[in-house]
Amino acid sequence: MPGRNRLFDEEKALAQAAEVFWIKGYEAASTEDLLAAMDMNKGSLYNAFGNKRELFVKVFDWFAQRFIRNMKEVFAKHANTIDAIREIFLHVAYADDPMEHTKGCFYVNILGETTGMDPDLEKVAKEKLIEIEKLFYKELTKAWKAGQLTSSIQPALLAKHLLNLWNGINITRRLYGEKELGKLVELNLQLCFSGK
Amino acid sequence: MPGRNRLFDEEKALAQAAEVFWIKGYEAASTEDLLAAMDMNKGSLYNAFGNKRELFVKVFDWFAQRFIRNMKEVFAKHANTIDAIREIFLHVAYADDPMEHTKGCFYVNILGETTGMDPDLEKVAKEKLIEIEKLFYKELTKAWKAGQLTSSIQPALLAKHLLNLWNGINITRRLYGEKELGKLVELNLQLCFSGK
DNA sequence: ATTATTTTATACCAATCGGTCAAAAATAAA
DNA sequence: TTTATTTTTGACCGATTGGTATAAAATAAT
Repeated sequence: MPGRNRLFDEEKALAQAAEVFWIKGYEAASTEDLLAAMDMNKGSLYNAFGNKRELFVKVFDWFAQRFIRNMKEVFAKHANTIDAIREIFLHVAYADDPMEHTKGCFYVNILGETTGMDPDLEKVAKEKLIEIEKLFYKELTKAWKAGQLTSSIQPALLAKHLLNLWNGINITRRLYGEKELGKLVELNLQLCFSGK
Repeated sequence: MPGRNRLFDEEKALAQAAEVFWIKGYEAASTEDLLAAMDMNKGSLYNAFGNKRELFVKVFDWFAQRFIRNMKEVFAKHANTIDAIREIFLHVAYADDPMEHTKGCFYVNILGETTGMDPDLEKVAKEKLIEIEKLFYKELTKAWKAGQLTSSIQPALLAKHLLNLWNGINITRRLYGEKELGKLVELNLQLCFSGK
């Protein structure tokens, strides 16, 4: 019954495609760009993934799955929720690779590109960002109940504030150096978590 | 010597083009889109503005001139600097037209689109945003010297924080309703200006 | 009215876009 | 080994992209 085996590794292909979409955006990423990065031919790509849009959604979901898993691991690693939040934001300020400052947040980029132009992709990007807020909310509530939260701000509002900080810092990282970004993060942490 | 008079009004043409670039972005705004919005023919546009890129730069500079002038007027209007800052950010939260939430900040949009892809336009967008920071800094310093600033944060850092808030809220406005955006703004003002 | 100059209008251009198609190559069940 | 099925490959497609060319229309100085 079955035919020829696939020459490409789906996981690697998705990772390479994610890189292209992340840097160039959805529309600006041409099929040629994707083909080159994924090391595939046009026919193979369309046979395996349908079309550019379906590929993007698959790539975006794959990326989001890894992203949220990594974020959860940071929370799991720290006994103190505030320490986890600090690590998450300082990791934006002081990136592993300077290119990450150029790339920004994949979610934010796609939301910016598609809002008002492509309702379906806009909705997908929104959902991913709200997922971050929900994770913040869950962890903040946990810390609140444990009496661990040194903040007078309600968890629901604080979670939104942190997502807003996430959005902001992922734009601002294209303007300032790492030291200045670090100061902005520390300021926000101090303002949120030092008072009572 | 001179020939035919222009049928179009340059100011109006720039305003219409700005609207297209603002909503669609630089690359996604096609010449056909621009032509339709500006109510011109292709030959006229290229004769008057050179090419798409030159048009964009002219549009962007024209927009920035109006933008910074409006912002300065808000500061001039208020005796208290914090009141001016409140008006500026609440005007983002509660927009005159709901479409403004979709459009976001023209500067932020272009910075996001061009970073790492189009160094020249990236630089232009960066400069416009830094101009906002500089205006915040100037006004905060003025308020500081007047003993008017109820904040323990240094003006230089506070100005960066406000630009970061600007960047963030102009993304976040695509996620939340006006009431929630208003709460985020008030929280930030309280955190920045209520303590000592 | 002629003339030099400018703008307008539209047909046209090569390049690139996302996507299709058919043939060749590879595979495992029969 | 034959056969049914799948993947790979690259030529090809119409549509759209930013930009150009040319001629008509309009203008003010001569």
